[in-house]
Parts: sequence; C-alpha cells; structure tokens
Amino acid sequence: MGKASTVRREVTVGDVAREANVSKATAARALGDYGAVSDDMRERVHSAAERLGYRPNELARTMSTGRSHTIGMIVGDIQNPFFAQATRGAADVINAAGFDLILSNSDETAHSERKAISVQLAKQVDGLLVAPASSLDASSLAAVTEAGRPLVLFDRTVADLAVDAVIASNRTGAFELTRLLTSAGHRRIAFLSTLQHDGDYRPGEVLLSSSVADRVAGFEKAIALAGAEGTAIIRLGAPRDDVERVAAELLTGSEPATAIVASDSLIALSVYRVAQSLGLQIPRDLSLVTFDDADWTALAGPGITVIAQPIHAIGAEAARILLRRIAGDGSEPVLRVLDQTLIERGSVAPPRSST
Amino acid sequence: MGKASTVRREVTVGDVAREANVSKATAARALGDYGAVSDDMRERVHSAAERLGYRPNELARTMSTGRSHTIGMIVGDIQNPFFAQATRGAADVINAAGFDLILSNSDETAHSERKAISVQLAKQVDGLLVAPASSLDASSLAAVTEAGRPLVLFDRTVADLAVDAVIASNRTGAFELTRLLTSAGHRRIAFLSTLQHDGDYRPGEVLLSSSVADRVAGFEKAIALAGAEGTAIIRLGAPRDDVERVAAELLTGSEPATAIVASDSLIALSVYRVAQSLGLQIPRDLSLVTFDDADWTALAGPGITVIAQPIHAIGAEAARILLRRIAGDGSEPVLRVLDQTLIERGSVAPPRSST
DNA sequence: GTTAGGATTGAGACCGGTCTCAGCGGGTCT
DNA sequence: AGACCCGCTGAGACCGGTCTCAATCCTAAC
Repeated sequence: MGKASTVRREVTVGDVAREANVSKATAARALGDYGAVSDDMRERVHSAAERLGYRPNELARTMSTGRSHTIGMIVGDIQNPFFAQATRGAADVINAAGFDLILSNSDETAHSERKAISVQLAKQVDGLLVAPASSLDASSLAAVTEAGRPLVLFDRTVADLAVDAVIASNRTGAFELTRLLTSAGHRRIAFLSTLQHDGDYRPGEVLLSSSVADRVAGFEKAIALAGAEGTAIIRLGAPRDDVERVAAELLTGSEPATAIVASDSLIALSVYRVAQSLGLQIPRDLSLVTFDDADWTALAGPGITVIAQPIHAIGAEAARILLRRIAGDGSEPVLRVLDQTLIERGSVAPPRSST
Repeated sequence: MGKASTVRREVTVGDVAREANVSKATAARALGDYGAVSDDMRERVHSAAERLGYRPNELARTMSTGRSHTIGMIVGDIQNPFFAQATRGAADVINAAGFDLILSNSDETAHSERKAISVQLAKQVDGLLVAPASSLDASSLAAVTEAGRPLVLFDRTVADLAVDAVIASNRTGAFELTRLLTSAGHRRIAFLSTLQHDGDYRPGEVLLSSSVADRVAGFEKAIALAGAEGTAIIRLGAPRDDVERVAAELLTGSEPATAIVASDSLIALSVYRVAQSLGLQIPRDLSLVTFDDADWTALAGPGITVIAQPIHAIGAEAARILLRRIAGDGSEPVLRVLDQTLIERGSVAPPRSST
C-alpha cells in the first residue's frame, strides 16, 4: 500500500498483442524481428507497441535464447590508467557489436576475482575478459571454462590454462628499456614493481604476474649482457600506497641505484616524486625509464623515456577475440603479443660517478 | 550438430531437487535461503547441489523477483581520470551491497547517452547513475523515471528534473581559484573548457554542463570583484584533442593571457605542455590553476595549484543515495554538494608586466 | 480441378527461478 | 477430545520473452 502505487507494471508482448488484436506469438515476431510476419501485421503491432510504450525485457529474452549479450570484464583497478584504457578499448568493440559490459575490480586479489567471476557467471555473461590476479593459480578461472563460457585474458597469461590471451611484448620492451641504461654506462640499475611478493626476489623464481615476469626476464637479459648481475637489483612487492618509501631506500643507501626501470607509470611517478624530494635531478643524478606512456611523462622536466604499450588495442583485441569465440569459433587458443614502442625522451644519461 | 556438443546444460533447481528427492519448491527454498525448511532437508539439498555443481541463475531470479541487483552507470569517458575515480567510488559501495555495475561511455553525446540508457533499462537495471551529457535536455533521462527506476546524477545537474544529484561546490571552487589569480594582480585571465559550445561565450548564457556553468559563474564573480570584466576571457568549446591549439591562441596574441583557469586536469596538462613549448615558465610567465588534483600536478615544476574535488566520494555518495532509493526511500530528491579543497602549490605568481 | 508447397498465424510449451496456496502431522489450549 | 495454530512440504502458476508445431490460406503447378 503506498508502495504498490509506485510499481509500474511493464508493458509486455502480451499487452501489445492484445492491443493489436493479434496473437502473442505474432506480436513477438513483429517486435523481435524474427520469423515471418506480413507487412500490415508488423505495422499494426508496431503502432500498438508505440501507443503502449513497449520496452523489451532483455532478461526475458536471455532466459529463452541463452544469450545475454553481456560481457563480464574484471580488471585490477579501474582507477589505474592502464585498466581504464584497456576497458575503453574493450567497451568500444563490445558496444559496437551490440553487447554490454559488466565491470568488476579485483584489486589483484584471488578472493575478489573469484567472487567477481562467480557473480558474473550467475548473471549469465556470454563471456569474460579478465586480467588475472594470478598467473600461477588457474582455479578461479577454471569456473569460467567449466561453465562453458569463453574466456580471454589480457595483460597477463596463466600457466596451464588453454585460453586466448592478449599481451604486450613485455620481455622485449623491458630489454630495450634496460639496454638504454646499460649502454649509457649504468650498472647499479633497479627494477621496481608493486607485484605482490614476499621477501627478496631469487633469480629464476616464478612470479605471480606473467607480465612482470616477462619484464623481469627482459631486464635480466639486458643486465646479463652488460655483466651487471652483481649490482642490479630487482625489487618486487612494493606496496602500492608506499612505493615512495621503497624508492627512497633504493636511492639513498651506501650504494644507491643510478638508474631505475619502473614497472608501470604509477610507480615511475612515485620514483619521480622521491627523486625530486631527495634533490636528485633527472637524468643527471638518476636515469628513469618506465612502461606506459602516461600523460605526465612528456611533461616532466626533460621528459621520461618510456616504452608505450598499445593499451587501447590490447583491450579491443581481447574483446574481438572473445566475440569471435562467442560466435562459435572453436579453433585453438591464440596468444596475441602486441608490439610495444620505445619513446625516447630525456630521462637517460650516463651515471654521474662514471662520468 | 558439433555445435550442440559444446552447449552444457546448466544444473537447475529442478535437477537438484530430483537428486535430493525433494520437491522443486523445497530445493529452491533451501538454495535460495528463504521460506521455512527443516535442517535435514536443507542439508540434503545442499549436498545434492554440491554434488551436481549447481550454480544459481541470477537472471531467472530477476525474472520473478523483479530485482536485478544491477546498477547502470553512464560516464563521459572511462579513460578520463575523473570518471575512472568516480566509477571506482560507486563500484565500491555498490559491490559492498551485493550489486553489480554495468558501464557505458556516452562520449558526452546525447545520442550515445540515450542509447546506453535504453539498453540498460532493457537489461532491467535496478537504478541508474548518470553524468548527464546535457544539463539542459532532460529527454533521454526522462525514460528512466518513466520506467519507474531511480536515477541519481553525479558531477552535473539537469534543469527541470526532480532527481537526486551529487556534485562538487564548483562555483565556490572556481571563485577561490580565480581569486588567487586576481589577488596576485592578474587581469588578463582566461577560463578554458572543452565543453561543447559554438562560437563565443556570451555572459549570462545557459551552458550545456551545469558543472562548467557553475565554474564559469564562480570565475565571473571573482573577475567582477576585481573589476576585470574587460580583460577576462571565457573560452569554451575547445576540442578535446586539440586543446593545445586553443591554449596557444590564448597565450600568443598581442594581449596574451597572463593566467589560466583550466576546467579540468586534462586541459591543464595541455596548457602546461603548450607553455613549455612556447618557452613560458610557470609561474613566472604564466600562472596556471586547475580543477582536480591529478597525479602529475604535484610533480610539475613548482607544482600546480589546484582545487581538489572529492571524486571518489562523489561516486560513492551517488551510489549510496541510489541504493537507498532502490530500497524504497521515497523522500524528496536531494542535491548533495561536496566541498572542494584548495591545494596551493607554486603555479601562481604576479603577472610579469605588472611587476 | 486438384494438390503440393510456401507464407502466415495462433496455441502452448519452455527457460530457471520465486511465490502463493493447500495439505499434513503434531503440539497446545480449553 | 475438538479446535486451532504452527512448521514444513509439494503442486503449480507466474515473470516476459522465444520457439516449435499444427492449422489455415493462397498460389502455382500438374
């Protein structure tokens, strides 16, 4: 009472049929644009629908067809510009295909990811786009394939999981970036990442994120080539909200790093801030390179040298593959590796001590 | 054929009921945790569900209950950090309440917005969160209220539409920001926005976006207080991808602006870049202030003075209000205005000529 | 003049849940 | 002992679409 008054009964196919004096089946055919309907029937139904203000109920349609025209997408954190761009890329192709996007943040935890997947499956998404929180543990993702729904990973792959994935050429990118540093004469080079990790990194160790693992591999290769294994530092597990502290440690010890490879632009920003507050000038006192061509990198002092990932394209391509799978493509899973491009600006110079 | 083999029949309540040797109704009650069920019945049903790998179908539930536990959100562009943050704010409270988020980008066009709203309504969202593309034309939004679903606006309001809205104190913010400039002695101050607009701005004109309108109002008030009406410039309609050109015009004429109020951080970044390429030093040659405490503003040279909006809170509060409406709160629509906070850094100095 | 066949239309089952209502056994009140 | 209430269970309708199948009508072919 009082509550019921606000509940507007929706206009249904049945209502339209009655109004147009045709059967429900015919009305549905005319409205849904399927099957065979004569022109005047179609006309009659449509004008009746117009008169009543009919709005189709997608969910009811999904119930009988089994297709929800909805894609689930799970990112680490939509506030991270990387994910925002990838999401936009995916949204663009998905919308163009008449699908919609349900978005969840995993905060890079297996628990949230598992929960998000479960909810999205329950919502009958036609497929999922996931940046997996863990490249090692495929258990939460398994639910997707078990449910028979296509899954496409982006940004990182997962071992032992035969699904499509779209990633960037992180290994090569990290190699190029690091090479710039070693060529300039740097030896005390640090690789800095926020990837969740306990204690020190041990060479050869398997990492939680394949993209970081690839970057580390590229980094290590360049380091090895320069014979700088002894002085290079790989620092993982920096807390997202306290990267600054870790960066400061790297830059202040008795043997401070003279160059840093930041694993993403958010980290690079923190390093930049710390360098500033420490009175270190880039590139004179510190060389800094990073992944992702964030908007500020061109603006900072001399400009930061970066390796740019085709982020929008990663999201778009992942979505395209997913749509193809949904359409029934049953071919072997593919691994798409998109090229990164080096953008040299002015943040690399020879180390001071070596000059 | 061949296609059919991949279609896994879902396990339904009926299947579980059969397995547990109970009626469908009882199984549903045990699984859905409603109604009265004895302990051993519940146990029997749950173990049967476990055995079969039962997964509830949210859509079917929505069909009969009418609640989808899904919220639609329409933003201008998820790549814009403002919207990314607001989305995260909304997602956090929405997920905490057991709801999900469907996201669409409107690209600030009425057409895309209308389409997105229509699709989301068809998907039976329980309510909508919208940053309206137009503060003047309520027609696309009307569909939402007509459908009887609650709607909460954020970032901007819409005239003649009695719905909740959560915005920031843009007028006051712009006033404070501009005041800083006039107090420093500036008179040739430009307000720069990308808000879609044809030709020159005429004082008193009604603008497409209430938030920009409020900012302009605050700007004008401060300008009037300083008696600088004759030399102040309000420049709207700068194309998003060509703000730089417009900024350059502002800074290079015979009477270049000595200070700029950027309507958002993306614009400020462009201005900053142009200033750099023009060899203008901030704040010596140009004072620059902006809305939004973007990550790079603290880093740029002396640091940009900004007025920070509580963006995450705007999204979160809008979501909270929406959930309350969905829960049945029928009180009068509210307009929540969240305070902005001034963060003074070093981008304001007296104009050169006046020194 | 039939008849096969294509085009339309209507009736009703179905998708997978929820929910109302009736039925049943047992305890309590009088 | 009879009325009544309560807890629990089962049967079946319902949400709003789609889709199968049979019935009907019409036209072209034999």
